[in-house]
Amino acid sequence: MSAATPEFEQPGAETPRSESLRIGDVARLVGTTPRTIRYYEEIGLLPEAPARPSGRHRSYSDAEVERLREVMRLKDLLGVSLEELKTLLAAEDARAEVRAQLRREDVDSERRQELLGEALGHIDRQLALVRRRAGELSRLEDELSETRKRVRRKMREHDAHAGATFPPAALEATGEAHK
Amino acid sequence: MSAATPEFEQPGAETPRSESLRIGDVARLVGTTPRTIRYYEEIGLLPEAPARPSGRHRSYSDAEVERLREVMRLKDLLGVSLEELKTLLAAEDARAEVRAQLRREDVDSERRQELLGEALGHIDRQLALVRRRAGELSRLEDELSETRKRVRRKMREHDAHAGATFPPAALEATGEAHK
DNA sequence: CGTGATCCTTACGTTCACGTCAATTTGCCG
DNA sequence: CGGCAAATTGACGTGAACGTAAGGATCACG
Repeated sequence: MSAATPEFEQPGAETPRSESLRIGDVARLVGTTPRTIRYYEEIGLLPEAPARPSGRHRSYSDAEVERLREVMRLKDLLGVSLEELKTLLAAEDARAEVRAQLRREDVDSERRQELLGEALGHIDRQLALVRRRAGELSRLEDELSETRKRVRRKMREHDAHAGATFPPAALEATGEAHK
Repeated sequence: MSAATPEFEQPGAETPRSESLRIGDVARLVGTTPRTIRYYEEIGLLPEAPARPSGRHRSYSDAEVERLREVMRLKDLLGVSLEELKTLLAAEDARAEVRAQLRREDVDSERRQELLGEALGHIDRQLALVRRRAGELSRLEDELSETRKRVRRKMREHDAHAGATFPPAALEATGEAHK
């Protein structure tokens, strides 16, 4: 899900990337271990560092680091298995393919629209998934803050009864957060 | 997290509960298996069906079914290990304890306020966790729908170029959802 | 060009969260 | 009270997602 990457960007903007990171560096950068990265490659979650002379060290670009970050983010946000994640990323890659095809202008109108339609389908499937979870979590959040309000009310009622009137005690987590 | 259960409810409302469900029924009700329920009990996630003559069948009340539902909901929404979940539920139980203590009016003012304070702390910790995840998911959602908009724009531009002008194609997933 | 740090592959080990099987018991119903 | 479905404990099995150790090869640097 390259939601963070510039989808369908115009060509021309080549950011200067440090093309040679080693697996250990990458691991540190994204907060994991080399083993995990190799494992992801092994099961096909990450591409096989193409054309690497067997036995040589793997080399990663910044873009690949970013990709890995996204993969891990999706993994723990969506809580899916690596297998499911693989299919999600396949959709992702299909969209990448669309981008590539579209940049090479030699696609006819019909094909072009077809590709865009596919991309849209992939996005919608992922959106549905994300929204479902986001909604559920949001409900949970509401319920919790509702509970919190009740507890605080109880406390205030008590204070009132005791006669001591304090200021509202610097309410740390009262209303909405993250917005 | 009994966010769905009536926290600090007034006593008096005794809903008529069917007090004797067997493990298989419970499993079906919450969409899991007997084995899982026993496992949860085994690791201390669920109470040990107190005072059950060793060897006899377990018996569950509706309340316990509800509890189990909540446990499983939290598990997959928060994506935590059962061990972490156990500590979260410990907080939960602490709050239950507070409720119990408070119903028995023999707690003095000081103790009462102390208990409420603890409950508030537990809730805040859980809220923080939930909000973090909810926020991250919400960001992901935004990014995805942003991407979606770009794709749809590309499609419309194409349509325009082709001269064919359709209605907006019943935009299924355009704006905000879950609210 | 040597050498220490890092990486390579292979392979077996581990933890979590259950699944499955077996040998009994228990519970309920006619 | 007989019989059958469902539950019980115990033990071993399993798949996912890595960890860890071994025996070399490679790389970056002085």
